[in-house]
Amino acid sequence: MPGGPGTIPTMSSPDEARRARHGGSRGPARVGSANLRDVAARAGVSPATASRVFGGSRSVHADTRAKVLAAADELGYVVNGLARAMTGRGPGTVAFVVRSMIGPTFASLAAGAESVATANGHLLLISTTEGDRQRESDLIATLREQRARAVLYVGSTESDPEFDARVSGYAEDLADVDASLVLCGRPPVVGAPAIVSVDYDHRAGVGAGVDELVRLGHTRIGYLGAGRGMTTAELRLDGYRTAMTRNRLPHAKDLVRVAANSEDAGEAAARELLSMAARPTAIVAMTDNIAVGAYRAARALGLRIPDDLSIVGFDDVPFVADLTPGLTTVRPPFYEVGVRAARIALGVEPAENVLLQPSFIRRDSTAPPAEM
Amino acid sequence: MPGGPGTIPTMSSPDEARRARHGGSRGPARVGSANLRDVAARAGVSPATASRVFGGSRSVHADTRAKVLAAADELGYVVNGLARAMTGRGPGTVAFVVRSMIGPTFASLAAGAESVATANGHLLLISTTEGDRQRESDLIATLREQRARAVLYVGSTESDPEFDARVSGYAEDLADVDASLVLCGRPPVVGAPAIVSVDYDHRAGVGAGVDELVRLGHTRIGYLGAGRGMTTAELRLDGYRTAMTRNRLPHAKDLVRVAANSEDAGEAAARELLSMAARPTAIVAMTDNIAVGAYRAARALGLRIPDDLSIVGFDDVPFVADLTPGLTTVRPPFYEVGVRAARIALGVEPAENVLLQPSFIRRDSTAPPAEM
DNA sequence: CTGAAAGCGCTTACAG
DNA sequence: CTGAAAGCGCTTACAG
Repeated sequence: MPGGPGTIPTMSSPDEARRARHGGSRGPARVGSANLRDVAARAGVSPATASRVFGGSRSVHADTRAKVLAAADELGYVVNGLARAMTGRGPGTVAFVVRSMIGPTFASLAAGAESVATANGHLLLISTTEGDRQRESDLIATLREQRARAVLYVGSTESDPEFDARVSGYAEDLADVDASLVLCGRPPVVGAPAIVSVDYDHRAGVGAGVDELVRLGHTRIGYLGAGRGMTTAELRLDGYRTAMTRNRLPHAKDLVRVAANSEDAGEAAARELLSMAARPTAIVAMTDNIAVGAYRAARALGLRIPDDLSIVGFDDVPFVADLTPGLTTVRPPFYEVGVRAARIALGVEPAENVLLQPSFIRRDSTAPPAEM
Repeated sequence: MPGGPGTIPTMSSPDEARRARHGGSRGPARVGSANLRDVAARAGVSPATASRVFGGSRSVHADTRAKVLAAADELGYVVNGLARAMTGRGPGTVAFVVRSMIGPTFASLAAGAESVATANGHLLLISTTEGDRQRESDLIATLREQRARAVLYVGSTESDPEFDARVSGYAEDLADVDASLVLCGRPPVVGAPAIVSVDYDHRAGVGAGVDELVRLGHTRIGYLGAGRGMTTAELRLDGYRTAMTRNRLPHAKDLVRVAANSEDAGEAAARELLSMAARPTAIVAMTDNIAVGAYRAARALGLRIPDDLSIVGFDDVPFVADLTPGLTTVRPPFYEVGVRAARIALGVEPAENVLLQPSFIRRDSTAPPAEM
């Protein structure tokens, strides 16, 4: 059997000649560069038949199949998924577009999305935008060209008409190439109800925190969080306001302090809030980051948690359970958001908006106010 | 201008007829389904010329270019990156293969890798193996077929000959299709020195912790961590042993307790360690997770940190700075590991093993022993 | 600067 | 079950 395994390849075989043409003079012919035609030739069958053994639906005679497989093995053949994809076969990709990978949201959400992508034979592409519009639109363009099957647009985003128009444009562009766009971790876009959103209930999460504090007897409850501009910030602040109103509690402007999502910003804002004449006895923070900032401020001001000050966070980031005291917070169903979003994007599940409920995690940073 | 923008498409145009052939009867012809030939036809040029305006290197007359661009715009043309990739152009992908996305390592490493992938015009693919061999090898096979340019094999892995053989096989298989494999966050594979590893110095990291404790006056220093089987566990344990020996300190077997990487396991192991007759005055933990378990055990046993017990962690996960007391720990350069690995995988940087140094983060969980 | 032709590697009706 | 042919959509020498 000329050219079989173990024999030294010679230039006399057509396969080798072909490979030499491609590979130039970099030593022995590369194994992986054989194509379907090479395999077919070596097995003595047509490319069509060879193709059928690697993925064709119709049946191939067992002997033929064996010959082809043997030839493929000898040649180190690896089917070219790129070529295959051109005819609509092969794994498609689902893309995960996110502002940044750092943060509590990302890993769980991505893990959820990946699990369904994999289960459906797709690969997961992850790209960050860093909030850069140009980069974002370049990315969408690339994803269109690569014929991604679905794109998950993840996380809090700007809450303004410009954004809505932009994302609507993405959805249309993507639809042109039969790709779907689903929002996850942010609410539906006003004016583009056709774009599905898989989100969790930010408002209800914050509301649960307020309700718990009210139940404990607090009446002066402050809020720390970012202001307008991003969906998450607005929804959570709105959750606070709505809950305060529902509980017939005052929420004067000075009870709400703006803090970006970081420990330092949280600490600074908490210091202000706690320096008020009639300081609040409890704080609801937009995020655990900010809540931890509030812990620092309380410590700096000699306030004990929860005796002098109750604090509620949001996100249930790892380790906040081990703070002293353990942080009472709200846990969003990140993994589940990723799962549902991917399922919808892939058409496994009907394309309807989903609003998942977070869980309220009661720990030791909340207690009745000292005055009681 | 027949068929121009704004006019209703009719079946009389060849483009439309063609599209109807494809799209069947689902309403108006889809915009994105035009191909290069359609664009060329509409612009009155050859496909070759049209191709040149979208990516060809050679110059095209401005007027011609404008005509082609206009036609493309009218037809909603989106170049097919899959077809383009077949001829070697278009963005390649770099794949990130990891056991799980959950954990401190993942996000930063991925972010680092993504930044260089993007900078080099590549897309980042992320897949988890969940430690499943079958899934892992299926994944490598898929990546070969998709002609990934590089794969980053991330994180701690089994430290046995079977693994080494397996990963060597992957490297060879990948090399067949001109893809590189680089290990990151784990040491080189014995017996396969050609596979590049980008890692950080686990041993030195743990050693720094031990040295600090010795400097503070501790002599009975315990260690909590997983045992044999995974590279990270072995390296960190070895770092402890080496440092103890270097400092001429005893490290009898009972000072080393096995704990899986979780808070619960850490707590259980710490309880054992602290129940010894001559209990250690300090603990070095393989990870922050385990260190936090030790915090719990200390609290449960009424031991004050750092007065009665010093603790050093590893990983510098978010929020351990805000524990009470703040955790002294070791910070690995995760982002940098991702960056360097991707650079090497993409050939931007020479293919040599890299061993980055972690930083020692001194906080408040370490102090001289009470006995002093 | 532009076009005709061949090619990239695979798949899929259409005939046998 | 198998093959010849046409096709997927793009690119690239090779000529002009």
